[in-house]
Amino acid sequence: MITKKTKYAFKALIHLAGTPSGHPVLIADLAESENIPKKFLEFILLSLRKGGLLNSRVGKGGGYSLALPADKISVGSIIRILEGDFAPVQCLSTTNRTRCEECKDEETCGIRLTMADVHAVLTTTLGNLTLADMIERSEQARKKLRNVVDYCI
Amino acid sequence: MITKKTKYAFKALIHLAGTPSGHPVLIADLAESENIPKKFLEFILLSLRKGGLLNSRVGKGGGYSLALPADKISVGSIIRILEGDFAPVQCLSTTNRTRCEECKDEETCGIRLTMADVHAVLTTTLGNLTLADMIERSEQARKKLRNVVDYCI
DNA sequence: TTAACGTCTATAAAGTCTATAGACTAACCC
DNA sequence: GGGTTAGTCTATAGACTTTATAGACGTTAA
Repeated sequence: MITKKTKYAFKALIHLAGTPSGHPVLIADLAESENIPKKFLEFILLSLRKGGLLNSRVGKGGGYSLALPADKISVGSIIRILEGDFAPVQCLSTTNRTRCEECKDEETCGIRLTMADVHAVLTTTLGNLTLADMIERSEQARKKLRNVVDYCI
Repeated sequence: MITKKTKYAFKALIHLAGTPSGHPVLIADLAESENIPKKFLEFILLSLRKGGLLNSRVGKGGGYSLALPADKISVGSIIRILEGDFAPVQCLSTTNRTRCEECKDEETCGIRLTMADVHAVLTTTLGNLTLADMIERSEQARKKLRNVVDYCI
């Protein structure tokens, strides 16, 4: 289950993707329009910037904007920045890899060997989905709904 | 990331799968041989029993045993019993489905629409992997290691 | 009827997630 | 260069979840 922090990040990124580039968005504006606690959002945006997904400009006329086009920002990279990783078990993590404390033999651990499959599938799926997909799917759903409404009228 | 509770469950189930059927295993023995806090394990085994994966017998000569053959126990069902679900977002949960608090429009939510893919992939993967797979992979890894060792000698 | 064994409720300890406060630094504009 | 705008950073508090323990109770076999 992804955390609220990550969901806030998705919302913020989707919002930023929808604003013309070169027009940085203020934390305060983003917080208000997406209903995210401002101070919490500050921290989230900072993480995303450090992760290379956002650019920021300090001072008047400053704010945040995407560092990459939306179709180059994978859902996986967003999750990795905010949750650290999405490995099902610690010993499979690519970023924080450590032993699973109490796993006697990592090499023959059935849990690990099985979860490796899950991890691989997740990595592929989350790596292929992008911010642009998120936006596109949302728009298509909106369009579909509108058509249904039109049809009803 | 699966919790310790679920990992303990995997270990316990693997252990139970390795004992001849009709021979119930004591919580205390299981706790000791798998290095799991006994009282915590009690609760885990109880959950697994209520989830239909284990049989138990109370009283002298009692204990726990698998309620199904190992190849009929999916990894997904184990996780579902202990973690409630593996949906990436609340609104996609099959067991505890509720709105995502603050999601204005579920039907056009890009996060939900995208995560639905992830959920589907996870459901398939975790549904196809079984306790028997876990055991088999562990054994194969052990065999492989032994061969390498033999070869070295 | 007694010893073996699982069941259940309550609760404590530790860790993580969510949120907030406030001081600080950088950039812009006059 | 001084005021204003805006992001940066550190610390910390509250709520919730995970992990673990204690103890009383119910059930079964011999």
